[in-house]
Amino acid sequence: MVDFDNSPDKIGSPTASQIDVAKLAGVSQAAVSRTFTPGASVAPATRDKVLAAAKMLGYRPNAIARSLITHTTNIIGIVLVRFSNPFYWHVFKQFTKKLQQQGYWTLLFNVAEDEQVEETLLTALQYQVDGIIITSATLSSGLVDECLRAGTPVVLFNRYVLGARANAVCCDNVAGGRMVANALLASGHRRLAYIAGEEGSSTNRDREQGFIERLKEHRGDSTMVVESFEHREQGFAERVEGAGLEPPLWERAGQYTYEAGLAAARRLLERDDLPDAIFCASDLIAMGALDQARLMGFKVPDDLAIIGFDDIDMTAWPNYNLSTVRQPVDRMVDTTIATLMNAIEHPESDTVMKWLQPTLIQRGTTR
Amino acid sequence: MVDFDNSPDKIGSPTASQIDVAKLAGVSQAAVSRTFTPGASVAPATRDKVLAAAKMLGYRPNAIARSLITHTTNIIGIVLVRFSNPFYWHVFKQFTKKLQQQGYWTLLFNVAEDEQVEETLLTALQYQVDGIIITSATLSSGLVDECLRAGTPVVLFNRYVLGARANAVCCDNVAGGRMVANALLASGHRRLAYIAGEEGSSTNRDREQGFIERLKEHRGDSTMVVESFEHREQGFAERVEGAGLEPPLWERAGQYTYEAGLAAARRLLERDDLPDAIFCASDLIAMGALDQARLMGFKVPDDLAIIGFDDIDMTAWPNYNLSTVRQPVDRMVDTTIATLMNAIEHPESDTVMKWLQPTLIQRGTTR
DNA sequence: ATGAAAGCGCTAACAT
DNA sequence: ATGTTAGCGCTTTCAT
Repeated sequence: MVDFDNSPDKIGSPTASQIDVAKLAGVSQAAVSRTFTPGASVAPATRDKVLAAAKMLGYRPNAIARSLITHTTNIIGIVLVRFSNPFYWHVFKQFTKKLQQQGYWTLLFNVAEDEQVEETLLTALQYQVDGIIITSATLSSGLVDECLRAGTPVVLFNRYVLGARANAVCCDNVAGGRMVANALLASGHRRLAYIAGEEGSSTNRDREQGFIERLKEHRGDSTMVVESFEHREQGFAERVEGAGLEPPLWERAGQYTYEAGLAAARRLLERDDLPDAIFCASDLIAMGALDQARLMGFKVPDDLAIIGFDDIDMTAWPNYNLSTVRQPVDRMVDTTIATLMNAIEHPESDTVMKWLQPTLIQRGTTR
Repeated sequence: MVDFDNSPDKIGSPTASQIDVAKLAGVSQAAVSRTFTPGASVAPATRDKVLAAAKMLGYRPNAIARSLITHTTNIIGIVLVRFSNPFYWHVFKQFTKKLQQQGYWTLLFNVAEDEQVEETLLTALQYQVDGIIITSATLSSGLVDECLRAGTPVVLFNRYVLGARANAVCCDNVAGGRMVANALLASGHRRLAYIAGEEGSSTNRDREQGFIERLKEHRGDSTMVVESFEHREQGFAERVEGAGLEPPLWERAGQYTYEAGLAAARRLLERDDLPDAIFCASDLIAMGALDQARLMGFKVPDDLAIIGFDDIDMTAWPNYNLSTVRQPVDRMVDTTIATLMNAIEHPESDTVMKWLQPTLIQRGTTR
C-alpha cells in the first residue's frame, strides 16, 4: 500500500497544512504562519518562497484552527424568529452586508418558535461566535446571564428586556402608535380601529399601546395628558373636540401576514358599527386590509383610511400607495452593529438600550 | 496578585474547559469528553459526576475545537448573490429550515457582484464548511477545481456550468419559457412581447430561449419543429395557423425588480405596434408591468395578457392574481440538500445535474 | 469503563 | 527576521 501522504501526489491533494508548506519551502512552520498573518514580520525572500510553496500545494489557512487560538471567529450569530415578514428580509440583507464590510460573517439560526431560542442560542455560543444579534425574540434573564458568562455580547433588535443586562436597539414603537393616532385624529376620524399582529410580540403591544394611550389622552379622560410638556400643549386644543371619541375597535390578525390582514379586515368591515380608519400593526396586514376594503367596495381613503407600519418597499407601489410609519431600518441596523462592536471591544461596557424614532409617511390611504 | 484561575471565582467565569470540569469532578479529561460524546461508553456514576461539575462551571463544549479534530463543522455555506428578488427569501428560508432539521447550520455569504464570488468561496473553504450551496451565480471551472481539491462539495442552485464537475439543481427554465409560449398561442395571442431580467443571468437567458424557440417552431420557419416526436405532432396542427406570427417584441428590465418592470412596460406600451401579451422574466417584473398597464388604461387580460415567472406569494393576492410559471421550490431545495448530503457522504460520487419541471399557473392575467 | 498520551492546524511568546 | 516551543480545547487511540 502506497503512502500517499509522502508521495508526489500530495501536491494538489486536500488539506495541505502549514507544516507541508514549510517543508516544501524549506522554512519553519512559524514562517508560514507569519506569511499569512497581516502585519507580521517576514523577509520578502522567505515570504516569496512560502507563497510559491503554498500555491503549489493549494494551501489555504484553516480559519477553525486559527479561531481556536485567537479566541475570535469573525462570525456573528443572527437569530431570526419566524421570518415571514418581508420587513426582516431587508433587515437581514442590511445586517449581512454591513457585517461583511467590517470583516464579519453571519451564522444564521432560523428559529420557528420562541421556545427554541434558548437551545439555538446555546448552540451559537458553542460555535464561539464573536457576538449575537437576536431579532423578534426576547431573552429570559437566565439566558442573558448565560451569554454574559460566556463573554459573548448580545444585542436585541426591535425587542427589549427591561431590567436584564441585555443590549437592545428598537424602533420607538410606542411613539409610532401615537403618531398614527395624532394623524388620524387631525384629519377628523373618530371611529378608529386597530388590527393586531402577533399578540405576544412587544412590537405589536407597543404600537397598540401608543395608539390607544394617545386616544385616551385625546378623550380627556386620562391624567396622562399633563404628564409631559408636549402632551399638555396638545391636550388643550384637543380636549375641546375630544368629546364623542369612543375607544377604538379591535381586531386580531394573529400573524404579520397579508392573508391575516385580509381576514381580519373582513371581520371588521362586516360589523354594524363600521370604523372610518384602521391602523394595522404591520404593512403586510395593512395591504391585506386595503385589498379587502376595496373588494367590499369601500373607497379608500374617503370611506375608510388605512395605515400600516414598517414602510416596506411594496407600500410605495402605485397600486397600494399605503400610508405608514417608517422604521429607520438602516439606522437601526447601524446602531445595532455599532453597539455589538463596542460590546465586543469593550466587554466591561454598560448595557445599552436605544429607541430610534420612526417617521409618519402619509401616502394615498389617509387623507 | 491573586491567581483567579485557581480561586473559587473560577466557578461561573467564562470558558471553562474539559480540564476544569475533570478536575472538579475528579475524573480524567477524557471522561468529560466521553460524557459529551453521544454513544461513548461512560459509567452512569462518572457521567453524573461530570454533568454536575459541568453545570457548576457552566461548561459548554467548544464546537470549534471539536471541529478541528473531527474535520467536520456541521456548517453549510450559502452564497447568495444580489438577493433583491423575494423569490430567494423563500428559498433561503427553506434552506436554513431544512438544513437545521438535519443538524446543519448556515454560514451566509452575501455577495453583491459575480466578481466577489471567488473571494467569498475561498473564505467559506477556510472556515471548513461541510458543503456549499451557491444561488444565482456560476462558477469558473478554476473555482470548481479549487473546491474539489479542498474536498468541499458544492451544489449550484438554479445555475449550471456545462462541462465542469459542478453539481447543479435547476428549474427547467427553458421548458418554462416554452409553456408560456404554448399557453399564449393557444389562447390566440399573436403579438407577443418579452421583458428580460438580468441579461447576463442564465435564468433569464433560458426562459427567453424557451419562449422564442417555441414561437419559431410555431411559425414553422425552423427545422426544430421536426426534431422530436412531440414537436412534430404539435407542428402539424400549428403550422396551419402559424402564419402571420411575428418575432416577439423585446424589452429590457435589467433587474428583477418591480420598478424595472414598471419602466420596461411603459416603454413597451408606448409603442405603436402594441403587443397583446407580455411574458416577463420574473413575477416582480410582471407585477410592475401589470400595474403600469392598468395605470395606462389597459384592460388585463382582455387588451393585454401578462404572465410572470416564479410564483412568489404575492402573485396570488387578489389585486394581482397573476398568471405565472411556478418553480418547484420545495422540491428544488430538497433535491439540492439531498445532492449535497450525498456528496458529503460519498466524496467520490459523480457530478449530478438535475432540472426540475415547472408548472404553468393560469390566473386572472391571461385568458 | 477509564486514564494517559498523542495530535488536529494554528498563533504567540521566547530566544537567537 | 526566523526557528523553537508551548499550548488553544478537544477526540481518539491505546493501555489497563
